[in-house]
Amino acid sequence: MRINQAAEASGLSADTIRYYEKEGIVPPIHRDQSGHRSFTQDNIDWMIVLFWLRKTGMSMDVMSRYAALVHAGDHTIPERKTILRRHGELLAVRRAELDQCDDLLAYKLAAYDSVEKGHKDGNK
Amino acid sequence: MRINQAAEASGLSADTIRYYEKEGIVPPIHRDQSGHRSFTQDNIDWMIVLFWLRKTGMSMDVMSRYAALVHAGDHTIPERKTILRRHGELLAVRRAELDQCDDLLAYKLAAYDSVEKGHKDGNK
DNA sequence: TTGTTGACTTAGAGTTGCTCCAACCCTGTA
DNA sequence: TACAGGGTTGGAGCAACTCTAAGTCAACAA
Repeated sequence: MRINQAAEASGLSADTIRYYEKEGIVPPIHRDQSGHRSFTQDNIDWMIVLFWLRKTGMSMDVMSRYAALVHAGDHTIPERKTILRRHGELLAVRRAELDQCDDLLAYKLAAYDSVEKGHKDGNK
Repeated sequence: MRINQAAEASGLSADTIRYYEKEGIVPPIHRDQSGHRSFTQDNIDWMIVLFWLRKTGMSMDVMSRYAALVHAGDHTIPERKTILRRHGELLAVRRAELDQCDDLLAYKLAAYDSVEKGHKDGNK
């Protein structure tokens, strides 16, 4: 599979895939006879994981660490689990932030409605 | 109120406040006789709004537009409402992403558990 | 065979949204 | 009077992309 299809399949952009490979977060991808990257299903599966971790706010640093652990073998599974569980906690924090912002939006929209209805005390 | 207290009160950092003022997202803040910024409660309230919008992924561009509309007066309320409602839709998308990632984490953690219990087919 | 299209390659510059730093200025207390 | 503890500015640095330029290669049309 070539880079544009891999991008399509993983959610990452082709540029981002090249960048991640350079950074070592994606392993070195096999090249075909003309020098083009050729992705395996395993490569795609890994990039899908990276896509979701990154999209939900895991830093490159932590992803690098996680990638190194995956590369190092099964004995690193306990630390990998710690990383994933910690990321789960981050997701909970993010969800709480979204809820807070929802409340704020509701409040502002209601205030705008009341200004539109002619009350003079809607906030900015 | 001086900049560090304003930072504390709004959630933004002092650096970010100065940056937002330079960008025009925060209005020019009144200075005291020694040249230090002196924030009003209105300034703080506005920065709290910016804090939550930015934290949940509104771009600087959209925040600038929103700030300009607020500055322009009540007749811009319909467009302001559109911006806020659109941001609400973004929050829903973000929430769905968090859910997806939660599912992925659960799947990976279960796979790691099964590798640890000696099954050889846990995924990477 | 030659020409063109289109997908790929690399190195490197540009972008967003901060974050940090150096060098400096006030003000209040010891 | 010294100095600690705020604040000021301009500008450099940073994370994580994103885009551009210049070039390569395979395939297909004329």
